[in-house]
Amino acid sequence: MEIRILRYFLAIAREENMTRAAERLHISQPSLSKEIKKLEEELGHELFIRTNKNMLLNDEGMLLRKRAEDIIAMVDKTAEEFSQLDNIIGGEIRIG
Amino acid sequence: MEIRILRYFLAIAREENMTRAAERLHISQPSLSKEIKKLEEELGHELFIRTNKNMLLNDEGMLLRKRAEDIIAMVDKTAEEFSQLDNIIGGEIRIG
DNA sequence: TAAAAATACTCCATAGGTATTTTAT
DNA sequence: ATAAAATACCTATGGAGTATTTTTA
Repeated sequence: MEIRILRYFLAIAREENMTRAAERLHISQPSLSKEIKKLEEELGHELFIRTNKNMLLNDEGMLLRKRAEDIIAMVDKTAEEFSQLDNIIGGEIRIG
Repeated sequence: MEIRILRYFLAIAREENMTRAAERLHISQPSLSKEIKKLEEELGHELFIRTNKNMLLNDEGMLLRKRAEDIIAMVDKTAEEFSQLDNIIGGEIRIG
């Protein structure tokens, strides 16, 4: 379970459509399809109900969405904390 | 910031020694060295104080250790939740 | 029958390895 | 002097692409 793949998963969950999610992520639809399949195999559960129109989260998918949102939020918050450190050195504001 | 790399980082933080951490992780010392350097570059901060005897977390490293422990705990807990799902189907125990 | 996802390949970026050098006490 | 990290260079796994087939409402 890698952060990159959880972002892929959340993109599909939001778009409810793999093709549109792939566009948003700037990767191809088949690459996204394969990564999601690998995630489902890793977890031992399908995560979506596939139709010819869209992909909807099933119960397991809804559980993962909750967890993935929390995990991604922590990762992004951590990255933001570190980028904020750049602006302050020992309590002083460094300009130029 | 990927889960795999956060596990590498925590291994060094625990061992306080990159060579031993690499052994624990079953990867080579140079590979680990490179991955950690990439992480430090990505975050824009060094994370360790290097000596010829060991690697100790600096202030930024201590911050990341806290965050990484929380993130990894959530990831592992999520994986565990999914593996528990295997054992119960609709409240019934499935055997054979 | 028409969208969307899944397969079947191909390619390349990068994770990881081995050998060696540099560093710091 | 020595134990550890960093660097240089090489290899190979798997992430990602294009073309195509399969699926399902």
